[in-house]
Amino acid sequence: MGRPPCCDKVGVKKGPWTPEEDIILVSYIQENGPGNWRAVPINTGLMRCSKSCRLRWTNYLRPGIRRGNFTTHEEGIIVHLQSLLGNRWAAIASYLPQRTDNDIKNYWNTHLKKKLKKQQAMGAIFAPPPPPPSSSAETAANLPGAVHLDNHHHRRRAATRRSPSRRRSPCAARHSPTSPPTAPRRPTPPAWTTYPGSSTV
DNA sequence: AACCTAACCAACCGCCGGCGT
DNA sequence: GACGCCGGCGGTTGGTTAGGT
Repeated sequence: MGRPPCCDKVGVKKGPWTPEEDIILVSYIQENGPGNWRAVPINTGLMRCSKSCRLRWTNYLRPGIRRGNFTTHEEGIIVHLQSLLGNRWAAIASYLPQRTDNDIKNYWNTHLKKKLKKQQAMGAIFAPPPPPPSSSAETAANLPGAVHLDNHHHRRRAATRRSPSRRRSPCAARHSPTSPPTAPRRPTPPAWTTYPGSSTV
């Protein structure tokens, strides 16, 4: 429908977030709470689009997030839920409150997919998958932190695939030349992610 | 020591549904 | 009822790092 982009692409900064930006974002959300993302870049002066702010918050800055080192238990849950729900990462993430959908998605794509492939290749000789529950949906609902899988979140995206030729436009080079090239890949989550009142992880 | 390749992961993009007007 | 905006989701990219040769 020719909808305009979520944000004016001109003057919007892209690429990795700097610690300074993180601080600004976190302190704003501490004061105002998450939500109304549109207002965030306006009120904070961050040269980021609202989506970018939300993503940064939910995937990285949000308190209570655990990163890396998925336990075998978590792996099991993810594998099981993926078989039940498919690639509904947000739904899967709702069963693992300490993990983000992005993290789970990445972990699935980089680790679990291969692992399962390998296991399948080995046949059923070793360790068959965890004993199947009586009812898949039931099990999912019984998992800790389960969120009801109402249709609300069952988005129909099957027919929405982009054309396979989609390519990032040249101007969309993510890492702006001004970004510090030596920025650590996985900077330690800043101390400010621990909030008064929020249990430390 | 230098180069090459594979793996990892943060972040971007486009689309959809819900909600307000 | 129609339209437009916003938030959220899933797929994908590409820079960085680690491991191998």
